Amino acid sequence: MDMENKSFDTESARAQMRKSLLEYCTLLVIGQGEFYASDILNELKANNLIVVEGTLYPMLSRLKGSELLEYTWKESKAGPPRKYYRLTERGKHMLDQLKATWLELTLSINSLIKKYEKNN
Amino acid sequence: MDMENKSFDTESARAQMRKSLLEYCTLLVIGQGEFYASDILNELKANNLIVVEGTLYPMLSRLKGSELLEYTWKESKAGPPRKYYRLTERGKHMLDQLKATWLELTLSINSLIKKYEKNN
DNA sequence: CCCAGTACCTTGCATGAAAAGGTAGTAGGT
DNA sequence: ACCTACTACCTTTTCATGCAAGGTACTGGG
Repeated sequence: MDMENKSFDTESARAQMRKSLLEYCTLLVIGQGEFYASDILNELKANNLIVVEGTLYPMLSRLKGSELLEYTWKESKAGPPRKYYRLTERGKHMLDQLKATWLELTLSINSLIKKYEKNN
Repeated sequence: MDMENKSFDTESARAQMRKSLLEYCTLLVIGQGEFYASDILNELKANNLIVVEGTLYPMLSRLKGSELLEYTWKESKAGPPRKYYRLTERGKHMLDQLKATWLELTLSINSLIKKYEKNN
């Protein structure tokens, strides 16, 4: 293609918009029960959130290090054992906080969108 | 305080959630007309989006470099001249794209929130 | 003629997303 | 017994970017 060849192209902008919400979404997914990395990856992708292994594993380690997640090793029927993650109490608390922030953020941005549309 | 002394504390998580939406919000603000840096800073702060000069100036340069913004120098009554920014056609197009992405993202996350609440 | 106020910008650091590469367990074929 | 394919976990390296701090320059008032 000939357009969108600048550094700030549509796709990278779309991707970037989703970036910092990844931690929140990961906690939301895990909050539904017990999941291992591939499950989480699939759930996020099913929700149009692009993630790759190289992003997810360090993130899970970070969240575990902050005591928001814990895991249990479980045998697999086909392949190596898996780490099944779930939320800690601390993680549930954080999720509540993040939800509140998300709602505020949604209000702010929707209000900006309305203002913008009035002027166009 | 005694709690929240881990690396992943509530405030930094809240701040981080807002981070990657800054470019979008900046475009939304400028889309309303012509603004210079302090205007933009105030508008964003009024909408609960924390920004500082050291973030905004490089971002404006980046957006201008990607031809999403353009500016005009205007005299000020009290102080040095100001750069008044406005959207280019390309910028308006990008804003439409970002709005679509934002709406999709909102749907995805709200659906995840509902799923989470069913399980808790 | 200095100083306070405003406006623009740069430098340096820390964080974190992503690509690529690495280790190891299991299963199935020969 | 060995090789290959598949799956799962993790690390290393690179790059982008948010932010604190510091720097330059124009204006007007005392």
